[in-house]
Amino acid sequence: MVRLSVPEDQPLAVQQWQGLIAINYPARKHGMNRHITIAEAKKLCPDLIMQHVATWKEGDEKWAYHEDAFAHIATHKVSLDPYRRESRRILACIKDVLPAPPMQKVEKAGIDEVFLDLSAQIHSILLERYPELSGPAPYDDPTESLPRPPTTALDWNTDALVDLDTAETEDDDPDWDDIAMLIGSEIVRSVRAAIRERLKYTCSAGIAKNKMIAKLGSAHQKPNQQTIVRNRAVQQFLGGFKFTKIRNLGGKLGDQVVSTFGTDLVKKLLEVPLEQLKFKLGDDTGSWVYQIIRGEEQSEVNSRTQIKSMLSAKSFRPSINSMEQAVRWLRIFAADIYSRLVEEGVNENKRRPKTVNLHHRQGGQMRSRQAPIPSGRSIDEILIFELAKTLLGQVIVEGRAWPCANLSLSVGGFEDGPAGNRGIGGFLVRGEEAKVMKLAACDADHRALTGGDDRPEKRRKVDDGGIQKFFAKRDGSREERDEDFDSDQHAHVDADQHDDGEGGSDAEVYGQAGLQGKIAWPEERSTDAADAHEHTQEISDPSHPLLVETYTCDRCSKSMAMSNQAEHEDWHFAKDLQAQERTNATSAGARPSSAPHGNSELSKVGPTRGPKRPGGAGQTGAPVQKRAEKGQSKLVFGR
DNA sequence: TCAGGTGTC
DNA sequence: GAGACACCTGA
Repeated sequence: MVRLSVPEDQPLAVQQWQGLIAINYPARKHGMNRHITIAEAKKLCPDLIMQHVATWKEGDEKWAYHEDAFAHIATHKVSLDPYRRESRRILACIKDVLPAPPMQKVEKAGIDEVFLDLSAQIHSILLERYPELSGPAPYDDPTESLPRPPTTALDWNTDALVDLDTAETEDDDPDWDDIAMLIGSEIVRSVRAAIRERLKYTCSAGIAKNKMIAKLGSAHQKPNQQTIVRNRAVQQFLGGFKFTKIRNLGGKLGDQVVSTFGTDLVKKLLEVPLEQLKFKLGDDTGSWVYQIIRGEEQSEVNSRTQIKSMLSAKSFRPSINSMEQAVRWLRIFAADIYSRLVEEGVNENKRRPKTVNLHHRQGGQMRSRQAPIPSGRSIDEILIFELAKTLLGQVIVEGRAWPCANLSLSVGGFEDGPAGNRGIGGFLVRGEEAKVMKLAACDADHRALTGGDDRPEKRRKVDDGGIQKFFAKRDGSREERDEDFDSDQHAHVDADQHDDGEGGSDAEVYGQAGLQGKIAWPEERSTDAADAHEHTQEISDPSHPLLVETYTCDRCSKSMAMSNQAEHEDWHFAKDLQAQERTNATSAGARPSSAPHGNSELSKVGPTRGPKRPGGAGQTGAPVQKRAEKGQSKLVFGR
């Protein structure tokens, strides 16, 4: 809708071959969902615009919106690039609105979804607004209760507020958890407003104490709305769901639970004792299910916005039957992946994949082969293509290769380029690296201009059968003492473009508004030195410099734990990129493909992983990762 | 690391 | 269903 500038009330759907992959809200009003054919859709709504997704045509240098793409399923391949690009712009916008890392925690949860951990930001706003929380504690006793919140009525603005649990009433005065959620919702509203104003997209959000509830909340009221699930409302909210709607219970595990206990309702499953769950599902999975349906979940918002693998795939209808046909598709895959690698910055040595993977399906049989990408030489489309051909050869010699119903090529194991090796190193090294990067960029540009690789060992073959060298355009506790302040502020933002039945086209922000840990008087920190140390990596408060090796950003002079350096620099990178996009938009001048952006590597120096769960039955690994891993952002009130 | 699989969007 | 992703496990 944004791309085509269609009116907001115009029914529109995105078509992919004979199916519809996204349906906007005006179209949903006509009773459409994703599972209907395009003929049925047109019948339901003659006014419907059905826009086919962009496709790559064999031999073309770039994907495009082809008039009659749906008629060319045999020769075209879908390109989701436009959506990836918009996804990046939206992510950059969100990062722009939020304070700099390490305060900022954003997890890309899908092409149109993010989780935000707003704990740190909410914490600092709380201290600003309620200086009485800064302590010291009465009588110097950190176990003393916090003061009651001064406010008696909170203004929830236009947010959808989930009803409170039965034991609670709206007449009860708000507690600190409520206030944390309120602040979270203010932040989320500003994020959504920025996305709307700058990029024209609506989205919906959920604000709650953890990712699971925030995500459920984000889908609760759509489009273009946000839902707050206060801690006091969690039981009430969750009780009304089928547990198969809960993340990780939508698949086989969920089915297993349904058939084991004969219900798909949270309410019913709540009656099953822990021991029963553990007995029937295994200790780990059983405990996980027990916790999750009670609204308990501690998975972290993983500060991750970069992709880890890249895949180009095609299902063949009808199947293909020869090496020659398959190779033609490998060319397209290689071109697709290479162009995306260029956008990822391979030519600037920013990030680089380590492996190539080929998947092949024949009948019900899936097979795959992978190979390392030779290090130390630059990656180009030919290299990817040649590796892919080798892998295909390996699959074929095993026999039973035809008829082939599906083929996919992917690259993965992304590694940071030289600029990513940011350990103890200072800025001097970076200066050198900057030079190297610049040289690499020049080299890439030179190659682009001269139309080929000028190193003898990598000379382009004379005629490669249609692949053109190209460079893609760069485009809490209540007042009770010592109680857990169990309100990690998480937000989930989701594009208003979901199609799971009721959902419409609007993205989602899962706003986890959570302060996991305790709300307590500042002195508590010193009474728990060992614990504090354990969490030093998480502490964003610069008042803890002695506990951890610090890094001071040379661009904004902000100090932080060394472990947060990489992420912080990424944030600057995102800012730069955005600024550059703005200037690109205003001055229409063409630009070389490799404008320097300064440093930006994502070396994962995140919190140390918790202990791995011991072996266990090969259950869907899902709950494993969900299991509480210590190292949560423990926020201690104070200073 | 490799091959296979699950879950989700 | 199709095209992506992330993450897990056993060998």
